[in-house]
Amino acid sequence: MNALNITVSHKLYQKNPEETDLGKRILSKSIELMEEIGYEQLTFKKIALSIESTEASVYRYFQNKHQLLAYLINWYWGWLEVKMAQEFIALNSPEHKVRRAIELLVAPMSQDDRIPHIDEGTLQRIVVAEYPKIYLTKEVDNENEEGYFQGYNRICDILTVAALQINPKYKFPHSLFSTVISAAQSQQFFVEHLPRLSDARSGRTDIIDFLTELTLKTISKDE
Amino acid sequence: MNALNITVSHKLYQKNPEETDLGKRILSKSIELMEEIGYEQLTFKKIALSIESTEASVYRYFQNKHQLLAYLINWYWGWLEVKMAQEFIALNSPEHKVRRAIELLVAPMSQDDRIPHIDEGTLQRIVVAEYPKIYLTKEVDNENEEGYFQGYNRICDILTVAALQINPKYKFPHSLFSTVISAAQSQQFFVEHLPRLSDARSGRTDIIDFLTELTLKTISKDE
DNA sequence: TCCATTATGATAGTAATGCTATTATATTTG
DNA sequence: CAAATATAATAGCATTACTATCATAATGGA
Repeated sequence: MNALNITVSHKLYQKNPEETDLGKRILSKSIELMEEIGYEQLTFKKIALSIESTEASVYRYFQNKHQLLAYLINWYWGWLEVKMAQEFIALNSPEHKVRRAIELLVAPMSQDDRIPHIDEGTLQRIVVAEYPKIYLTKEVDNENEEGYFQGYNRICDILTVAALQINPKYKFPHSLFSTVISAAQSQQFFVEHLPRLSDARSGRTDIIDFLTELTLKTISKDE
Repeated sequence: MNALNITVSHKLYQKNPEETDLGKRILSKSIELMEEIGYEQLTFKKIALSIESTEASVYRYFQNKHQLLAYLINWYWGWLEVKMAQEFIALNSPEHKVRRAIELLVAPMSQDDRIPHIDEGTLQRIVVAEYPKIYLTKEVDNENEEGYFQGYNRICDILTVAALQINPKYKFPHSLFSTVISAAQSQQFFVEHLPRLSDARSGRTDIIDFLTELTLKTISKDE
């Protein structure tokens, strides 16, 4: 039961929140608050109030709300990457890896007690509800150079490798997995809020079935 | 060369902008400005200044920036629906309809001179860059009831019908097309800004090929 | 132990944002 | 011509998104 540390690029914070008690409280409360009131309504003042600190202190950790969101989302992808790596050890065929990866993307995340200041389940709901907001901005090109989207890129690359093992001639693996990953998020959102955009109903197995079938059929070799 | 009117639900405006000169100028300049500076940076004050009107006047047409964005995006989907309807008349097989629909989703839109106050090409770029922002909010459930997302829903339904003609047993047509439509947008964005998330390169034919193949393979019958 | 650094708190201030309200003045229309 | 409607002009206000300054507490190394 060793310690575990998800490393997030230092461009994604002003001062590393994992290194101090206040930093961890900021993370913990931000996750809780953001899920509750949403990204738009969240302010550093509200975070500060709820942890009984001050706005200025929160600004010492993150330049702004946008950077905080980017940090949290990258933490999530980092976490998912660790989980995938762990699970892939036991899996031999690339098809099994792809199947399991899709399950991990969609299934609810369980709490890891080694990291008490991050509620992984709540964080996952934040990713579902807010993910595209980190790249749909006018600063996307600069932020891409700073590594704001590394987490997503890396997951996409890992799955691309598996896809090419299944079918080395498949032409669009990056496109496919960026599509599948974002569909994994958006289908969860649609089931709950815009059900006409989804055929999945309660539970997440429908989404998993949909995405797995789509992925495997798409990369399958033409006979 | 008859007149043409895209109807947008009256819940999406305070006062119909299509009915007055000022309203049309607001639409026209909003599109231009939003593409230039992005949704986040856009304010009603800036719109007002650039059309030499006042903030209060803009507020008479739209409750807020969010409603304006929802209006524009629904206008776009309405427009796309009209185009699809026109083109589908000449197409007989559902497969051709699906193929053509994907092309329409991705190909650059040309200007229609019957509607001089809307620049369809620019509007399409706004949809690519801003679309998820209209539903990724805490108000999504209320706004869904008000019809904020009708445009998307309808396109999705139209394609669902075609898919079920190809394979009546396919289980996830709504999920598939909400995925494909949003991938059509996000792949355009990725090619330009986050190229590691896409295999498509210059031009849009790669994206069209990727989506067409994905769609047709996914709905194909298992042999 | 003491000095220096670092982390936090307390407080203030400022420009911009996102509205709302009021009044005046055109313009249209019945 | 009166009444309604559309717009402009202006003001104001609470909140947001920061930035700055100073005081104080805690920590850690010489």
